[in-house]
Amino acid sequence: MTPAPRKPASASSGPSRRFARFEDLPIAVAVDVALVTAEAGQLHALLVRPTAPEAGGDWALPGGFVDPSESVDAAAERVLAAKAGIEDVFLEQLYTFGAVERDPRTRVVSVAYYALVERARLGAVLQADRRLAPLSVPWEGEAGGRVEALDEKGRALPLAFDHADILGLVVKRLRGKLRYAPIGFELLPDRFPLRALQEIHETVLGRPLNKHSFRRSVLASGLVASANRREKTVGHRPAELYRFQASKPRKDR
Amino acid sequence: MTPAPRKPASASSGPSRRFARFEDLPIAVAVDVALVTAEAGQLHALLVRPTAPEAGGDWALPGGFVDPSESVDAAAERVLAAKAGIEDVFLEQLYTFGAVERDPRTRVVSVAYYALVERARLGAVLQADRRLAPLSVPWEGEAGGRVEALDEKGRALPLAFDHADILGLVVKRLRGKLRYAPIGFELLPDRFPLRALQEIHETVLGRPLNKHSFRRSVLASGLVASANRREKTVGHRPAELYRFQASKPRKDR
DNA sequence: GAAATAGTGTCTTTAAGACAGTATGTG
DNA sequence: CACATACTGTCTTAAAGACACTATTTC
Repeated sequence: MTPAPRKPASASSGPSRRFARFEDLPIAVAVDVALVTAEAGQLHALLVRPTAPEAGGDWALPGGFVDPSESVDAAAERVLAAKAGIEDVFLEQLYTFGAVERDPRTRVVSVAYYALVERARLGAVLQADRRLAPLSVPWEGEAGGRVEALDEKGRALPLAFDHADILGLVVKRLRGKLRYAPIGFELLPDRFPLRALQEIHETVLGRPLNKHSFRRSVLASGLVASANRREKTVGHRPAELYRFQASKPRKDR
Repeated sequence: MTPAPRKPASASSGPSRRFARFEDLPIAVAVDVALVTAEAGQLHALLVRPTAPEAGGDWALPGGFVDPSESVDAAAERVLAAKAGIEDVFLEQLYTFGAVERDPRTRVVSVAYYALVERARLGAVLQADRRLAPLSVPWEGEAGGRVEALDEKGRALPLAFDHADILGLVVKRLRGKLRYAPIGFELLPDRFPLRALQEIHETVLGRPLNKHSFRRSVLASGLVASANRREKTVGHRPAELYRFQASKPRKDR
């Protein structure tokens, strides 16, 4: 994400040795986790209102410092469990934000993660200081950029630090990854009609997809197997339900 | 890269507050940079022999600690300048390695980067404690895995820490990115015949490509423009030279 | 049987691969 | 003109899109 090179900061004075006392290195390591779900044709992210006033009362992604005794991955899982009550979800590292001034109070390097979860698993989490905000993506394809989180009236919520950039990167990653990785299923329940999977893809990509083509490619991928079950009474012909199946007999093109 | 969830490490005792004194957080932040080039149909990476005996004398990627006054990106650029004498190259963040025990001596979180550079720009760097090692990729497609660095006789060099994993991730990233991003040019001089670009792609992907298809798609991409020049005397018909052109009038599928 | 969505048949479009042909330099 | 590689013509194959048609369920 940083193809444009700049001049080195301190080529001589900086610590280029491999070993130094860590007292010399007062950089805090934190994690920020974008917990994403899909509902009603829109992506949503969990935001928390920091109790401390330092962040200006802006809404923020759940985050916290990494404890020296835990791995960075474990810290992300801990944050997710503590602030969203969620475990056992798709959780993947996104990018590490290391600008000097990204947090104006102290030097923090933050490893951003994103998690994908079915909407139904987020029922009880939402309280006064937590919200599931719909995301507004003002760009197409994988162009990338900032992404806004909206309130009930569709107005942009103020986001702390570089969290709008993090959300932008999440959407960009999702769009890129959807091409070849089975991540749409993470946003769905165990059994789902193919139409629901297509809606997920359309929501992530931000554009409509061809119905017949989508079904053909999904069924040909071998990632999906019939659950031999139908939707319950829906006022019209019920769709067949499918479930995700990891076998994936691919040949990499 | 961590889709499989595990249980949280310390859900209660860990620091979930946003603000702590950094004395409480003795985690060192480092960068490791995989400087990659292509030559004779093989990818190569710059390795250094650490002078300190702590790493067991294994070969390692150039790396160093991040100074509190510099951004993580700047630290990567500094390391590249200091250990490879290289500036103004394609440099992109790869992944952050945060396992507790990855460095047995102290807790280090390392942000890995990869850089791409034309082989000719690495002429004078190689000394006794630095080598450009060919990479052996024992897997196909984007399966991923460890990647070995070889010595002159094709034997695997011992690599420090998780650096074989980092190199594996580099190759995986390159293969994925080559599909949609103009990164092949980073490994070529300014003017190049299309055959050289195809060789780069084949080297990265580890499989042969169809000549006619490759030329069609490259020329159709608009990423390349004729330099109105030919190769110099090569004992046969000289190829037309092209140069990279960023315009890229794409429509995102 | 009307309504509504599920699911498919078929043609078109686009991109990639196979393969062999022609083109154009050097010696 | 022999050689070697550059470049292209053309057919085949594979995948995606357009679009309309049939299928099945509820009310």
